Amino acid sequence: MTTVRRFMITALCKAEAPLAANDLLEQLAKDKLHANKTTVYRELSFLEKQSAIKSIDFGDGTKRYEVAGGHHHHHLICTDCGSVTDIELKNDVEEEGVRLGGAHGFTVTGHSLEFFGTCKKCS
Amino acid sequence: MTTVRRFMITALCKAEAPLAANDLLEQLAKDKLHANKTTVYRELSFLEKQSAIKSIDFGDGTKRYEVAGGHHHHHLICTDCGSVTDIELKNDVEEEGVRLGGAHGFTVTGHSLEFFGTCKKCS
DNA sequence: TTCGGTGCAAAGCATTTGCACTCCG
DNA sequence: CGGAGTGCAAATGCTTTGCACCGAA
Repeated sequence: MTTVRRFMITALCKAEAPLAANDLLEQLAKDKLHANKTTVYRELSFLEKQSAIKSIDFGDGTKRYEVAGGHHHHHLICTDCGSVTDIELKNDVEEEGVRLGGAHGFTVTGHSLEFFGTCKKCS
Repeated sequence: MTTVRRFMITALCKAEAPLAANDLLEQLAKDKLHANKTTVYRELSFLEKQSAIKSIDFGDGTKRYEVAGGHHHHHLICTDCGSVTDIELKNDVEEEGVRLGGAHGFTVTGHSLEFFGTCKKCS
């Protein structure tokens, strides 16, 4: 457990929304830890491989990350201001995917589900 | 309606899986239409703005497109070979998003839902 | 002539890679 | 020593932009 790694995990834990590599870089800089972007990218892929974090795609060409292990949830993403709100669905989406996939001989190992729209402030 | 636009729409209609800009370029080339990639990108964003097509994100940093207007469906994406299978969920995911979003003052206008896993051939 | 569609080259941005250095067991 | 962690610069890949041209209304 190196300094950069510890700070990155801390930042990801404290974050209210998933963080991009750049967000992390800035966050670390605020904590007086001027890491290199290469290091951040490498740590991110390392941590993802360890399943310590998971990546989320908002469809804007930038990967974001949040700590794994919390309750499985999804996001309300404001297409105006980019704010993110966590929500928890009652329906087990993955369960239905597994079932439908099975009918095609497909083994579902994960899914991504994000909602887009306009948040309270922006509407 | 220009030649490139018509060919692009045709290609997207015939495609079994969502196409990336590059796929379209190659497809057009097969049809002896050597368009410029800039043109393809511009057409794609134009068509998306007109809601003739919609973009889908497989989380690999490349946007893919399919014709809009068909039944609303989702995808089984093989993380091994990249093959794509369409599936239709019984649960109305968007409906639940709209309801949950509403509780936060959030207006849901769309969602993305993709399943990842291993297809029949690759497993 | 005007404007949409087009092509080409260059820029932009997120991410990855090559290589060298350092630190520590 | 030897390997993990790091930094820097350059490369990569997808996408966008700037600018010029061309052809139809």
